[in-house]
Amino acid sequence: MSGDAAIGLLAGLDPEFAGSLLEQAERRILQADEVIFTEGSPAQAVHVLVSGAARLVQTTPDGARVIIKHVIPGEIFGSPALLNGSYPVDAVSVTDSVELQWPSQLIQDVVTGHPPIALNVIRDLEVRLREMESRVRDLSNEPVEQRLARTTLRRVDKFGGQGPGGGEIPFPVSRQDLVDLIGCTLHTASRTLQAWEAQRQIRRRRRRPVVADVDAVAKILEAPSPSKQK
Amino acid sequence: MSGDAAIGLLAGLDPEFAGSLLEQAERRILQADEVIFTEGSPAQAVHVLVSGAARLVQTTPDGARVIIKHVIPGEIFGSPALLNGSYPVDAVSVTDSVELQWPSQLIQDVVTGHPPIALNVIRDLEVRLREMESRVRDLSNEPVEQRLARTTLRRVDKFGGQGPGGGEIPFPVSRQDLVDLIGCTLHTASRTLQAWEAQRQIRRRRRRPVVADVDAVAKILEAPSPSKQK
DNA sequence: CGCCGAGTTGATCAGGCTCAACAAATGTGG
DNA sequence: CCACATTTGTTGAGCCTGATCAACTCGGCG
Repeated sequence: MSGDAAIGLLAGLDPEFAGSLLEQAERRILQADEVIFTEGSPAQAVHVLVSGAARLVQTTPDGARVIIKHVIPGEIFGSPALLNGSYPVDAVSVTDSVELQWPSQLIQDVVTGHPPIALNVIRDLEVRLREMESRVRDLSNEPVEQRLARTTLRRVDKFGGQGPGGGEIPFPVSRQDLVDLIGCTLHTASRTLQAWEAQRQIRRRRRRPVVADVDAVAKILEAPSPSKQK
Repeated sequence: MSGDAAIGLLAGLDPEFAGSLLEQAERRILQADEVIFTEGSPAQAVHVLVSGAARLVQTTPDGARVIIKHVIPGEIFGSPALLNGSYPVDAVSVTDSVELQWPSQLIQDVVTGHPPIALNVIRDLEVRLREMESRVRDLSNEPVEQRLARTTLRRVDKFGGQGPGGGEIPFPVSRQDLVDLIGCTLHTASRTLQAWEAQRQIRRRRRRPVVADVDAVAKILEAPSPSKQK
């Protein structure tokens, strides 16, 4: 176990100042599946995850869910608090977690007074934008099987560590979660994953997906519908 | 014809200071379909569109295109220049246009020295993030017909004015453009739009889509696949 | 006037959704 | 600790939306 992850929001700051900000933050301990904030409510604070994991989820009028993002330690969420906006998603802890909160007013003053922090926010938003652009690309062009492979691999190498038996996603990801990430039905996802498990390409350990054969799964991404090759 | 659109990047600034920034910008006149910058090249400047329209496009390895965003007067693009990143998209003018550029170094200094500008950037990125989240939602849940209706209506009321015969998108949008926005084939899009034209719900004027019967098109969004109703 | 890009239209096919059960895992109370 | 309930996941059959394959039309331009 390493120490807490570096906090992106405070990257590159004078350590002393960063320390004082940390002291001003409200610390909150969360069990698994606790609601941190809900879509539509006024954004009261900027949040940073210290440990554990969380997901940002939207629910459509007709009941379908979309996971916008998984949050891991060090990452910001709830940035609309900087603009007196509303939270655009539900935030829910995935495992037992710890988060920090800075109330809107405070963090607005801090950001206004310290440009490097503003740039850290901008950096985070740019990265998230790239990520969403990538998802739009994939949803537009790739079949379910490839989207599944991509999403799984992405999570392994962004969040996961290389264990003995392959790469493991360090928090629980249910079939339904995958469905909410790639936009398909539970049935299709289940069938596909089941096939991969049968071929020992993936496994599960305590609700956590484990990619046993990274290369095999990666190869799925290179076998597109034969036509599109232009 | 009204004057130039308000520039989001400079919103809320002391007019005098805004003026001096405008003077420091490089002005560039563009014909239709000129390349402003290309995906992958180092971001050398933050851009603002003054008049006309532009599109931000990505091309996937297998040749498919995705339109990430249409840019209209007043909007920023190329913000990765703030972080010494690379442009993540191609930017191309859609019509004859005028844009302003601030070189990376200059704009970085300005942003660092003037927090309100940083907040304007953050605001813009948040809005774009919401937009992309919305597209992921739609791609995940809606059939082509609804995505088509939604995209068209969105463009009419974000970019368009109410003309005599309905809402018109103020720049050319080809079938292929629509395809690149919603992720389907030219064939499917063509068929659907053709049907709407036959019913006089939409029209075209000089390559620009015109929604003749906004209500009729809006109604398409409310008729989901009967099941999903939860 | 023939070419070329953009768009239309028809016929066919299949990926993935719907409908329908069932099975396994997890939780709950007695 | 077991019986039962509930949630989560698996599997089969059939259908439909939208992709693919294939031609053809139209408008603009050299």
